[in-house]
Amino acid sequence: MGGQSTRDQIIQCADRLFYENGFEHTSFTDIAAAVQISRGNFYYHFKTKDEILDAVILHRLATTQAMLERWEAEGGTPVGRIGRFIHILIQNQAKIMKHGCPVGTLCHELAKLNHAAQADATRLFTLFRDWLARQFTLLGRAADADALALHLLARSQGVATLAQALRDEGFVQAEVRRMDDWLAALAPEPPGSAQPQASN
Amino acid sequence: MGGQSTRDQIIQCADRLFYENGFEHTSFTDIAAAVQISRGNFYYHFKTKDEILDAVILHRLATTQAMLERWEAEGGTPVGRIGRFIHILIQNQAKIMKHGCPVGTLCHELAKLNHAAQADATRLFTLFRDWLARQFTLLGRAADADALALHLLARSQGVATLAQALRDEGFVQAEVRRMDDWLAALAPEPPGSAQPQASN
DNA sequence: TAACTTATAGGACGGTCATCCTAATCGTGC
DNA sequence: GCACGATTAGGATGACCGTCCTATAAGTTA
Repeated sequence: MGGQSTRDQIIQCADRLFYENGFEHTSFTDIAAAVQISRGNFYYHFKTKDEILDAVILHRLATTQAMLERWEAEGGTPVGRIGRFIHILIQNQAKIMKHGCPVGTLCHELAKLNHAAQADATRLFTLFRDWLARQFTLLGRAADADALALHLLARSQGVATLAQALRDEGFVQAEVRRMDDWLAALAPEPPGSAQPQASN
Repeated sequence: MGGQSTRDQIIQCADRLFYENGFEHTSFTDIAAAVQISRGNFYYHFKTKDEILDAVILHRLATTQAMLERWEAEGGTPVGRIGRFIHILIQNQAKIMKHGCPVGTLCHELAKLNHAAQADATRLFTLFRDWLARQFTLLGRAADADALALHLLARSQGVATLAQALRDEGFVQAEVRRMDDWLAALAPEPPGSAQPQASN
């Protein structure tokens, strides 16, 4: 228990610090202070900083997948589930305005660093992409489900980026409303059979 | 001439390296190697690294403003000009897929670093925001011109983010087409000259 | 030529970083 | 009490970083 707890604490704190201050800008000392263990103790749990990053990404992949599976297990309609994705922007508004989207900012940074973990971080996007595409398929949009998923992902990313830069609460809410409208126009009849009619 | 040239070279190389590798990850040694001057010589031109960043942002602000003014001076319709903004994504596609949007990624990084130049970098967004809002006003959408400007900015940012993460050329083109359609639906009949949307 | 400003080179400095090593402590079975 | 693996603490190391200092070179003016 003790060992796993320390390791988990490291991952958890590193996760938070990487999100808040960036991967490169977070030092071993920072994480050690957050976990309240000695700096040298890291080598026992993780041999390199990159190993911590890998563990953090793996942890994010697991929790994200668990969340999406929970959303599907809880039933509801595809429209309701997609709406739930859109409203992440509202639910995490404060954090997003401070630190941006956890996925987008990490991918950005790893791309600049040309880091090996880049591909793993991108898999976080793939998780949402596939899940959203599945929901759009259930809406009867099998033909362009993946395109719609990517479109919605991009919209969310854009809102997060500008929300962080402008720190404008009203903007986030306006854009979420716009996405809700877009989704509603896409599926006129939420439950039951859906006839695709509207475009964009 | 000579002195200004070195200073300009530093700004130009720093601009490129900050874009390609990030501000924090770019060292004095890197810039010195790119400009092919000695490391210690920097102190004569810039007292701190932050001064270089300020100069780079100022330089970007100037060139961006010049570009937007040129676009207005060259005439055409508001729709054509907004379309030109949208098609930056195509024109700079290769660079964007490699390094993301220069504005968005810089704002992201400075936000993580909690850097003082954050506000200045955000002014790059404001430049586009105000310019786009002016075009939408000319379209007869004065009431929601600013909201439309922010919406389009966000869409572009989202496309840039996902383009960099996924490296999918087709995705960028599909999203640009979607934005073109959105713009066309927004302004069915430009007053006076009927300007057909030239697709390329 | 001589004095002076401008520009450049190259190295020294203190600090921080990731990494690594070694000794001490803890928990548990014998 | 004792042994032994698991875990932790704390410091050493070498590299890199931003910054700063000083000496030299180039260009200009009188």
